Amino acid sequence: MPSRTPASRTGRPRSAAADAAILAATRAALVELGWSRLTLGDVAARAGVAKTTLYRRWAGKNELVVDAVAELFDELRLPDSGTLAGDVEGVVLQFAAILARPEARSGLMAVVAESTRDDALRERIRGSIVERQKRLVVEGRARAQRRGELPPETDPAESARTVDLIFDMVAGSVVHRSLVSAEPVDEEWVRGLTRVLLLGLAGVAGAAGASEAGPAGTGAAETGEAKT
Amino acid sequence: MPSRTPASRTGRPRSAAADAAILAATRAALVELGWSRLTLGDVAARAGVAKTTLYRRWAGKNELVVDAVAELFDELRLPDSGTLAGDVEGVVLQFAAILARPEARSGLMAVVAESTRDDALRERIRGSIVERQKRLVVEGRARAQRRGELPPETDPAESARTVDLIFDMVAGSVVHRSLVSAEPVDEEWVRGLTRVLLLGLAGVAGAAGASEAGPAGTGAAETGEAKT
Amino acid sequence: MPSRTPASRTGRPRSAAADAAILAATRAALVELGWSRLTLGDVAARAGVAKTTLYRRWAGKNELVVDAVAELFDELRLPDSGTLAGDVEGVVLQFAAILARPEARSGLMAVVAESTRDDALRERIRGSIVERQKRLVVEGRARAQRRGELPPETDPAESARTVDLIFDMVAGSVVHRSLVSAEPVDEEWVRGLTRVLLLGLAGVAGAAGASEAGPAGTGAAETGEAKT
Amino acid sequence: MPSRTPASRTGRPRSAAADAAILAATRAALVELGWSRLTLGDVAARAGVAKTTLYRRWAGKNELVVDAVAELFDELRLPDSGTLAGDVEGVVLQFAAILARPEARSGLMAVVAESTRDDALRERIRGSIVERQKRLVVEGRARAQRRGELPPETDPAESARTVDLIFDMVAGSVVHRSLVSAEPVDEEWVRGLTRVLLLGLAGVAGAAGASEAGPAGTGAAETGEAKT
DNA sequence: CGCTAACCGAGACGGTACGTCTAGTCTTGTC
DNA sequence: GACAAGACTAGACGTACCGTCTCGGTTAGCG
Repeated sequence: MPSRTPASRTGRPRSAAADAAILAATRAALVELGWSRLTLGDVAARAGVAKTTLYRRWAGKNELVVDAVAELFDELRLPDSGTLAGDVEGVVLQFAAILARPEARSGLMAVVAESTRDDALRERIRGSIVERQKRLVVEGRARAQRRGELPPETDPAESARTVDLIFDMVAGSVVHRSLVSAEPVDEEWVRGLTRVLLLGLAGVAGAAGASEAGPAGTGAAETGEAKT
Repeated sequence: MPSRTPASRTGRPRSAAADAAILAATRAALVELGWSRLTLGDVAARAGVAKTTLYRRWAGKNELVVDAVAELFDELRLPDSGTLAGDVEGVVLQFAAILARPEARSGLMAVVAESTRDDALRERIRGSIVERQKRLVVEGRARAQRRGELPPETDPAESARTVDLIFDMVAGSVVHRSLVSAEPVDEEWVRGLTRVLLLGLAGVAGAAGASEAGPAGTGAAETGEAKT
Repeated sequence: MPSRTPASRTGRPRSAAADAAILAATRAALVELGWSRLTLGDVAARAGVAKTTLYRRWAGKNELVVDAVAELFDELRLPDSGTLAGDVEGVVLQFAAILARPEARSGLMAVVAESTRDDALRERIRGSIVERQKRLVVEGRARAQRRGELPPETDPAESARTVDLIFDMVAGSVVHRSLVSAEPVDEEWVRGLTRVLLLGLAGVAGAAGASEAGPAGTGAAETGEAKT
Repeated sequence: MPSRTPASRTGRPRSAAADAAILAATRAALVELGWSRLTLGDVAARAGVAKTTLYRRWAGKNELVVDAVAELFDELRLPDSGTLAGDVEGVVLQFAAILARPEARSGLMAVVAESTRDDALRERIRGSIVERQKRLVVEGRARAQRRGELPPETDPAESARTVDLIFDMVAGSVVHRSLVSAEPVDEEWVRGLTRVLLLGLAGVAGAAGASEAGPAGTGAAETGEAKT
């Protein structure tokens, strides 16, 4: 996962244990100090590792924090509640729970902020965090389609656009509620978000279907009812 | 706007011109250097002002940047396109245009990140930026109600919750699209966002009305049709 | 005495006390640690001063040590023993006493070594130490001339060459005996050195005088006898 | 010549070529970088040798540099010019030529400086460099005695003292002239040095003879005249 | 109109962290 | 077991800013 990897054949190999210790130490430092007061010297000391070892593997604070935070989001699991709404609500609550942890709160926004001026960093974030978690949207939709809650895909490009839109809306809304508005992401709020989102998507699907094939109002109504 | 104001009566008054120069210099520095490389010493030099003058008025970098960025969002105006969807699309595009400016990109996420560990800073952000722009949602809804696109409010608490939800969804989605996904917030995407949002809200209003009081399906249908 | 002197008019003036504290701390560190283990961070800590203050005034370790050591040699005084040989022996013993102090031993040779690759440093050493102490040779000779132990100067260029030669011979011999041979510079050794030196110079003066102008053998003989 | 030699019987024998390569690489590094910027890692890389190989043979930078520099002084040869003065002048010029080479300039004073705080290092320097070259003084005196320029030795202790004094005076003067005063050690200066030195010694010998055996002024005069 | 309090610029101050470098040791696999 | 390669701990390096302070000097407004 570290960024600097000449990966030579000879010489002493890099300690695998050091990597884990460093990322754990980074998260611990994020909890205690937050991003801006976190220093690489401190992380090295916590991990019981020399600063040089750290710089040998990561280019700097940003890259290190991305990796440390990315691991947190790999805990996300798509629950199987039996309905699309339940699945969405479940995964949103998990997401909110991660965002409530200080190591994620402090680090995530900070690296996003830095990424506005560092293309390589933005790509690292996209690769390690964003694209990695879109699996949840894709899998959730596929499951709903198997259940018959959603119609099968027809246009692949449109399908990808929709995944992106849903991801931006869900992730963006939860992040904004949690970090900017600083209001609790509780079950009630999640239910409200999910309802608007699924009703809206059903309406769009219905309208699209209508403009293409037939009576859409019905489809939208049915979908709406299924979720309520 | 500065934070430190003993506001004495006697003595030489603070230079009013310095404030504007400092905020402008801050934005210029954000453009050139980004948040993390911006230093107060540099801002002071750009503004032709001593560092002490700066510290006399702001507690630190975060507070200064909040003020500098907040001014940007005061440019937002609710357009009067004749339909709710048009108004929403218009304001979202303006918002995206501001987020595309480097002084906003660099600064906004950074202070949000800092605010996760600094309650006073978060309140400052909410007061200077977030709550200040909720006016757009409130005014937009009122206008839509006058047009008959939306039913009048009944429950004030529910009304406030809805404003918050919409604001989190709109702001969050646009920020995520623009800064995290790093994809363009163009007219097509905005149209998609707006459609999901308004259809979803119409569905909720319809369902809520139906389950509570009476014939709301009409309103929902009308709104849905208005956007299509 | 520090090397970096922008010497501006405005702003907070430099602390005069800091200079003395830093030079004293440097000598203390030389005593305890020697030159190679002396660090500027340690000196700063000893002096109760920030590292930056130190770097603001001296370009580096070498310049600092030159200044710290140079002060030691300003203690040298030309004794007035009544004879040239006595004066020479007295000042050589003082010189040896300074070279016996660890702050001088450690520092002096080290900066000379560094100066072999740094012309500015060599000039600093010459200005602060070498040329500064040539006063002893000049004054000693003048005094001997007033006593009639030495003939008055005729050729100024030759006179300067002789001062340089004597200085190189005296300083070089004592340094070599003390630091390289690591043998004691005691009265017996100093007497031997002085005798060779003064007899040699008398011989040269005698030969030169004889071959150039006139009855100089007398002067040489007198000088030789005065010392025996 | 290396210092660490357990000299075991079994296992792969040490590469003999490595030693020479390392010492040559050390001198090359001294020329390019000087003592303070010379690093053992760099020496190892230049010699095409691993750092461990280097540490296996020398305790550290100081010991390595002493060995590398000592080899330079083994080039010194006592010329046979027919007179004592000529021999002295010849060897002093050779000595000065070595001191003019950057690998000697940089290294010699530095290890002397270090030796002021490291007895083992000082002994290493004395054994490898100082005592080793006293052969020149001893041999030169013997040759002069065979020629009749100098009287034979009577007191062995006094004889040793005189060798040491001459060595300190010659080596010290030349080093001081060359490295501290940074003036050229040219033929003119060497002639001046030699004249003072030999006249002085002759005077001392004469005086000593006088106090022991008879009229010394004569001896001094004769010796002085012989050299002029 | 002069006092005086607070302002202003400049820049030195004690600190902290940076990212790099070197010393010397340790761990591989090869010869 | 010596060797090349290179990762390891430890800690100094010189730089850049931090936020505070000390200057000398300016500028209102009150008395």
